[in-house]
This record gives sequence, structure tokens and C-alpha cells, in this order.
Amino acid sequence: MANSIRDVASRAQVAVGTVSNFLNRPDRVAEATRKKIESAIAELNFVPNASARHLRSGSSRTIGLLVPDITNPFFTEVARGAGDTASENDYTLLLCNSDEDPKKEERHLKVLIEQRICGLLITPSFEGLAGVAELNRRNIPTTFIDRKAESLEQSSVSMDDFYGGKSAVKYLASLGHTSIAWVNGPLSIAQCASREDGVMDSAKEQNVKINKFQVNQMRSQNGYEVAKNILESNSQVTAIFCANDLVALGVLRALLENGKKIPTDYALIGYDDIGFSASASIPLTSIAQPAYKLGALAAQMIINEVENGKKFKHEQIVFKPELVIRASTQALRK
Amino acid sequence: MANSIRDVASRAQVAVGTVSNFLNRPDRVAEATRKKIESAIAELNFVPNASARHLRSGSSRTIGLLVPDITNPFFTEVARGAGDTASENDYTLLLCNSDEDPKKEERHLKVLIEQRICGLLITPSFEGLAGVAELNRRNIPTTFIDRKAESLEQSSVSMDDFYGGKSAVKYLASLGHTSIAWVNGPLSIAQCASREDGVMDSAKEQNVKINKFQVNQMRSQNGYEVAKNILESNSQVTAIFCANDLVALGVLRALLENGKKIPTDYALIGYDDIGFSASASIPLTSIAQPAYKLGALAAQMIINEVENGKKFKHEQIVFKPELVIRASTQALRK
DNA sequence: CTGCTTCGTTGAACCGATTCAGCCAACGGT
DNA sequence: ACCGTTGGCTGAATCGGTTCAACGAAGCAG
Repeated sequence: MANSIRDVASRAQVAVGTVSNFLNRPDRVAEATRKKIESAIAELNFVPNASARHLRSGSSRTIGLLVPDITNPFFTEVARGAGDTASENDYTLLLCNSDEDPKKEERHLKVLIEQRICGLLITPSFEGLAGVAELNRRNIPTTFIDRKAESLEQSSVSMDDFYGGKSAVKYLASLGHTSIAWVNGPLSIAQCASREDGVMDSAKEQNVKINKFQVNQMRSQNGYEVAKNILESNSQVTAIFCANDLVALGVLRALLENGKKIPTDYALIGYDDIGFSASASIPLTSIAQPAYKLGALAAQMIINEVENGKKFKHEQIVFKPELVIRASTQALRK
Repeated sequence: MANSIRDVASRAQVAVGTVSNFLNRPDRVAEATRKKIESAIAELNFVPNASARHLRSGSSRTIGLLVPDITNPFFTEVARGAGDTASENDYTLLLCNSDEDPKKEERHLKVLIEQRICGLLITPSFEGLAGVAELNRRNIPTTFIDRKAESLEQSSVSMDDFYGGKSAVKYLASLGHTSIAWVNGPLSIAQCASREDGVMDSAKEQNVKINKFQVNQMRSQNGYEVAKNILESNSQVTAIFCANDLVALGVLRALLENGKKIPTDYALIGYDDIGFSASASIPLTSIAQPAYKLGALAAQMIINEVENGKKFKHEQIVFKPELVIRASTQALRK
């Protein structure tokens, strides 16, 4: 049942080395031999054993992808992009979800080391993971996704969060809004901190007032809860900008329940432009991040690094997010 | 850098077999020896090589999970459940997404065979996949998720779709609705067909009229488009039941845009109870499926099968879905 | 005809674990 | 004192590929 390369060799009347050549460098083997081996493989239903291959060759052709929350559509898109690119290049993607739990994250990293992955893609949710340091020590290339690498020795594919925060506020200001509620996640998350910097920077430039609110987790339920605070704050707020779409959707629901009209009573902007935002009851204006592209490019970069070794130049690629205007925002009517 | 069991053995002054025993059957090795090996491992930063282990032992401790659409929250929950259970039992989950594309599906199956997975979890989206037959020929245990196995030789963890369809209609009837729009996906999908059977069965029982509508794909956009047909059909319809939540959310958006009130003008029910349904602008009544549990149980079953071999009894487990009532439905006011 | 490449092929050594027959105390029963 | 058992340890063989030095045959230049 489980046929080996030796079975193929004896059936095709050639040496094992020739079968191996057929598998890996078909151009090296003569036409006639090729045919014999092909039919032997077909008759025996032979499929090479990846473990054996990896063991001897040293390189595993397996890329690890470690994300903090697989239920977030942003990351499933990243995973799709990385997976497709890996497949196209005959790599295997090992997708791990840490559920934002440092323990799970470390455990997954250990497994990935055991699997001898040739490269890692990661959106680190915590500073200084022991596992990541371990990867470095073992010279396993690591690329950050959605988080800029501090070191030039490391690649990353990330978004310009400062720009994203800035452009949302700028856009709202252009609509005439002068008092904006800014609902952010924990500042310990690098992305949140940068977006806030962008928000404040633009606010100063545009002479707009910012009311800060915060959620502990960036989930819909948290947005729903914080909306009450916004309503009760009794301020002049006419626009709300949320640090991600899930939170914005929660806010949206709370506002509608309280009889508010969107976008007339409040303009609302989210961040990420996940699929559900376009088909929300009030389609959401959002700061779009090309998640699929992020994943695909990161995978491509790590593959290049794996295949070109030392020659490879590390890059820190930063995309600019894009404002997508939908029904949840409109010009302020006085 | 890449240390082997032999390095550990020589550093700890023991034989390689002893180190192997330490790793796999710690009880077989004496206290003193254990300590020597432990410190040698720590000093060398040794992590065993999974490929070598799998090659020799024959069993890979890797489970494949092949889903048709990773962007569907239902499947991410399944994946989370399966992944957690796999981790807890020291198995590795290899998650593959076929994007409902038979070619990708076959390609992934080939990779999974190369990896010599010890078991496969799959939600087959097509009949008679060559790859699945291949798995059988190789005696790799396969468990269906969300799809009942026809053969008693195979395990499955699925949902009672007939019951789900039936209970939605029954519930609507109990609210006083007598004319219901039923928006289904392609009948070639087994789940859709069963739900429709349940719907029709209950309709007969409750003496309710069903207007059938259909979408080609079960995505939000398709629901949005079909809603127009419902509105134009000019029927007595007072309730709408959709074959999944994504479609229902699309319908919801279209109705609201047309000035309809939910649940007063129309009662609306979805299927799956994905997270977004609870925080939709009108929280959606839905037929809940325990996706996480499905994945977790399926993983547990395949692990049992892998570990107990022939002794293992195949089971076809069928869960009953559960009606979750939210704001999108209410009793009909005449 | 000789010497030199090139092309295609060969098969033994090797990757890093597990497995298992076999060995050596130490211990206990008679 | 002798034998059987048990617990702990040893190390060579093995899994299924890849790698590579070596080799024979064919082609070709001088």
C-alpha cells in the first residue's frame, strides 16, 4: 500500500537515484526512462513521503503562519492569501491560531520548530515572545505581518496605521465634522497606538476636537457597550471613528437601537473593511486594508528569503490603507 | 545549531535509545539518568525533529482538515474546535481551504497524502472526489463534518438539517405566519436539500404556504439580490427564512433599504447563528449550529480511530440544531 | 585511434529519529 | 549457591527519501 521509491525503481528497472532525479530534476532523465518511471509510479499509486524528503534534504517546504484570532475576517483573508501563494509555489502552509493567548502561542511555536518549518509568518500580539527569539537563534526566517519589524535584519509587510488614522479624521473634517468620538483598542497593541497618533495629528491640523473612548477587546460586543458612553457623554460629537469594523458594527447596532439615524445623526467609520461591513444594515465607511495581498506578499517574501538565503535583502514593506466611502457617512447638515 | 538525539546522548553519556525512551516513555528511565538527559537537552536547546520521528514510527500525528470556505465564520469555528482538540492531544492540525474549487481540493488532498496525515476531517463539497477515494485506498481514516456519511464504515459528525428546517417553519407558524418565503441555496448541496425537506414537511403539517426562492451561492450579496424578487413577488409573505445567515444578512440589508421594518413588516430567520448575526443591526433569529463542538468532536473521534485502530467503532453522530430567538422575529400582528 | 566532454545512470551513505533483541546488575526465592 | 525475574540501558538496523562520487557509453576534435 505504502510504496517507496525503491518499489518504483525496481518496477521501472532503474536505480533509486534515477527515480529521485525524475521527481526533482526531470530534465536530467532521458525520455525513455522517464516513461518507464511514469508508468511505474502510476501503477503503484506512488506518492512520495514528505517526511523522508524533508529529513534528508534538510529543508521542509513548510511555512508556518501564526495569527492571533482566526475568527477575525481580516486574518482569514491574510491566511487565504498566504495559503494560495504557498500552494502555487509548492509549499505547505501550517496555519496556527493563538486565540490571543501567549501560552497557546508559545506552544504553537514549539510545534512549528519540531516541524522544522523553513519560514514563519507571524502577527505578534505580544512583545518579546521567547519562541520568536528561539526561531531567530535557529536562523529560521521570520516575517511580520501587519506589524513593522524594528530590525532591518527582518522583513515585514505592514500597514501605515498613522496614515489610516489620519485620513479618516481628515475625511470627516472635510465633511464638516468638528467633534469626533475616537473609539480605540488597547494602546499596547502597536496598531492601535499608531492609529491614535494619526488621529491626533490630523485633529490638530484640521482643528477638530477628539473625544477618546476605549475598549479592552476589539470585538463587536465591546463596541456595543461603549456606545452608551458616547451617547451619555452629551458632547457635540457628530461623528464616530472606531479602531476596527467589529467594534464599529457593535456601535452601529447600539445607536440604531437608541433611535439614532446613521449617517444623519452620526457619521460612522470603521477600520479593516471586512466583508461584513459592506453588507451591514448601514453599509460602513471604512479604512480598507488589503488583507489578502498582505498575506500573499508576505508568503512570497519568505519564500524568496528561503530560496535565496544570504543573498536575500530584507524589506519592510508598508502599504497605505484606503478610505472606502459607503452609506454610514455624509456631510454634516447644520 | 540543529542538534540531534545523538548529540544529547553523548552529552548526557547515555545511549541514543535511552534518550528516545526518555522522550517517549519517561517511566522506563531511572531518575538519575532522566536528570542527566534533561539538562543535556536544555543545554543543547534540543527539539526533536518531527520528520525523522514520523518517518521511522510510521504515524505522523498530523490531522488534515479540509474546508470549502475559510471565510465563512461557521468553518473558522469548526477549525478552532478541531485545532484546540488536536493541540490538547499533541496532534498537529493541517488546515486547508479549497475555496469551493474542486481543483484546489484535489491538490490539497495530494499534499495531505504526501504529508502522510494519520486522519482527515473534511466537509466534502462535491460528490465522489478522487482524492477521498485515494485516502480510503490508503486506509487513512476519514471523518465527515457537517455531512452524514452514507457508509457505516466511516464516521461523521453532522447536523440534523431536516429538523432545523422543520423547526424554523414550525416556530414561524406558531407566531401566526402562514405565508413564508424560503430562500435556499443549490439543492446539490446536501445540507440545503435536507433543510428544504424539513421546511416542506413542516409546512404541510402546519398548513403554511411556502414561496421558494433560490440563490446560486450562499453569500450576503446573493441574499441582497434575491430580496428584490421577494418584494416584487407581491405575495402575502410575512416571514422570510434563509438557508444561512450570510444570505439572511443580505436580505436584511435590502429590506431596510426599501423602508421595510423588521420584524414588523417581515419576520426574518437565518441559519448557522454566526457571530455577526447577534450583532447585526437587527439581531437575527437563527438556527444555531454548534460549529466549535462539531470540529472538536470530529477531531476527538478521528484521534480515537487513529489510536485504537481496528477496535474503533465508526459512528455517525447527528446533532440537533437549536432555534435562537432574537429581534428579527415576532408574532404576526393582524 | 586517442583523449576529452557530456549525458544518463548507478548505488552506497546519509538525514534523525524509533525499535527491539540482547546485555548486565540486583534482587528474591528455594 | 543457584536460578529466574525484573529494571535499566545499549546500539545496530531501519524508515524512505536525497545526494554525490563514480562509471559507462556516446560524440567529437585532433
